Amino acid sequence: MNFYEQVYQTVKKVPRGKVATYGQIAALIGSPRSARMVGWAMHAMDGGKLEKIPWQRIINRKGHISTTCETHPAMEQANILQREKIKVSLKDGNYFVDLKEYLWRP
DNA sequence: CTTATGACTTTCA
DNA sequence: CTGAAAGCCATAA
Repeated sequence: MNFYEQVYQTVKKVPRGKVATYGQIAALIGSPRSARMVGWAMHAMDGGKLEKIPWQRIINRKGHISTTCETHPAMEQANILQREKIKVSLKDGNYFVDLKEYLWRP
């Protein structure tokens, strides 16, 4: 199983209505310093996986949606999160999630 | 093998 | 929590 697969498997463990940070996912697969790779894996994800993996629940440490993916912009991600009963706040053109309330704690 | 790069994190303030 | 600077790591070329 390559690095990406580990990331995907871990991301799929995030329960609905909760969010996780990149560092958290990285730590769960045994590489606490590979947070960037998690994001890289998301960006490199094939179209098919996008529908099977809850990538929208993965955000950065501040609870900020830092996606640069143009096909799935922050607006789209925020929409999905709100659909899962997760509060998303819009601040200065960027979306934020309340980590204190929605961060996944395994 | 060496560089470059990036959906990030930690540290200091 | 926010902002700026430095650091890590896997992948691609």
